[in-house]
Amino acid sequence: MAGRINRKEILVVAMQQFSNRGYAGVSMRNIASACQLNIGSLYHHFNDKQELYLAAVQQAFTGRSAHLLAVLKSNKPPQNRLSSLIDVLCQILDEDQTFLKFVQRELLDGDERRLKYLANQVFGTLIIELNQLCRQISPQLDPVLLANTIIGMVLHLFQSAPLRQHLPGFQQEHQQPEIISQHVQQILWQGLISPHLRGSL
Amino acid sequence: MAGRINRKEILVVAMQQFSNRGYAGVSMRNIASACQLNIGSLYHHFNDKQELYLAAVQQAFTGRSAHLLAVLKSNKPPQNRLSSLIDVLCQILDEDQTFLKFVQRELLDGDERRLKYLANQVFGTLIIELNQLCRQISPQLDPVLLANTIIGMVLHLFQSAPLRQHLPGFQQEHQQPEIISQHVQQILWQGLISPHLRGSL
DNA sequence: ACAAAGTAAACGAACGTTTGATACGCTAAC
DNA sequence: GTTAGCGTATCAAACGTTCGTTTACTTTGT
Repeated sequence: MAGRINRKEILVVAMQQFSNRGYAGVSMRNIASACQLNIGSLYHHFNDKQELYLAAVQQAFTGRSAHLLAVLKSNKPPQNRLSSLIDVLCQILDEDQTFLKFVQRELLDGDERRLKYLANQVFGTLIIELNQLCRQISPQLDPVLLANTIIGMVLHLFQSAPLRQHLPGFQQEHQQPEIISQHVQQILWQGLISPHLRGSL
Repeated sequence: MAGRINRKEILVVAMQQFSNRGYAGVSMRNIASACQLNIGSLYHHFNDKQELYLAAVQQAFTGRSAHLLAVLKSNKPPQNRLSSLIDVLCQILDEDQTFLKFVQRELLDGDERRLKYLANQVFGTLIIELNQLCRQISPQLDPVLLANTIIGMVLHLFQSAPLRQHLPGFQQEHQQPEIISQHVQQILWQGLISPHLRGSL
C-alpha cells in the first residue's frame, strides 16, 4: 500500500538520475531504491535497462517543443517572433535542467538511432520553422547555420553555468534567464559594433 | 618485448576511450586491452581509475590554450585578434574531438574540483584576455557574457554536428571549420540585419 | 643484481537480469 | 455480504558476469 507507484512516476525519477549521471552511471538498483521499489518490481514495469532509459529520454522530450513551436507560428512580425523564441527558450532551460542535460548526453553518445529520433520527432518541425524565420530576417546569412547558432548561443550559456561560476569576472546575474535572453538578442540585432559607431569605420 | 608501453601512450588511449564513453562507461580492462596490456600492468602505472581519468583529462587539456592565448596577445588590432581567435578555435575543434568532448563531459558531471581546475588552469588566463578584448571591441555589451557567448557559438556548432546531419536543410559544408568560422564572424560583426538594410527600419 | 614492467589468478562488490513466492484490488458467483 | 478466483504489483533471493583492485610471481633492461 505504501508502495504502488505507476510508470510515469518511475520515469520522472529515471529522468533525473540518467540526465545527471548518464546511462552507465546509473544502475537499475539506484533507480529502484530512489523509487522505494524492489528491483524485481522495476523489471515488472520495464523489460530491461535500455527500454527504461529510452522511455525516460522520451518522457523528457515529449511536448517540450510545443510551446516553442507556438511562438514561432504566431502571426507577429518576424523579429518579434525570434525575440519571443529566445525568451521562451531561456525560460524553459532555466526551469528544466533535465531536458538540456539529455540533449548534451545524446550529442556526446552519438547513438545514431536516438539522434534520428531527436532530429525527427523533437526538433524537426521546430527547426524547419526556425530556418524559415531566419531566412526572412537575415537573407544574407545561411539560414540553417544561423538557426543552429542561435540555439547554440542560448544552450551554451546555460550548460556552461557550472564552469562560469569559477571563471574570472563572474556575476550572479549572469545566470538569470532574462539577462541571458536580453544579451543574446543584443548581439543578434546589432552585432558587436553598435550602429552609431559603425559610421566611423 | 612487444609490450613495454610508456605512461604517455596509455594516456592517449585513455583519453580517447574516456572522452567517447565517459568515466563510468569505460573499464580498466577496456583500457588495458586497448593498450594490449595486462590489467595488472595498468595498475603499475596508475594507482586507481580516478587517477588515470584525471591524468587523461589533464593530458587532453594541457597546452591546448597556448595557441589561442598567443593569438589573443598578438599586437594586431582588436578586431583582427578576435577574428583570428575564432579561426584558430574552429581549427582546433575540428582537429581534436577529444578536447571538446572532455569539456562537455566535465560540464555535465559538474565535479566541483575538476571544474575549478578547468576554470583556473585551462581557461583562466584565456578568458581574462578574451574578456578584455570584448570590452575593447564592444563596450556596450557585457564583456563576460559576450566572451562566453562567442565561445559557445563555436563550440555548439561543432558539438551539434552529429545531430545536424539528420536535421532538415543539412549540407555537408556546414561541417567545415572555415565555413563555421566565417559564419560566426558574419553574425558577430553585423548582426542579423545587414548595415545597408538598417536604415529602412 | 636490482628496479621497473610485465603476467595470471583471484578477491569481494556491484552489475543486469531471472525466478518463485507473496500481497493486493477487483469482479463474479454464491 | 462473503468469498473464490484472477491478474497485477511487490518482494527476497539468487543467477552468472563484470567491475575495481590486489596478490604473488616472472620477465626485462641496465
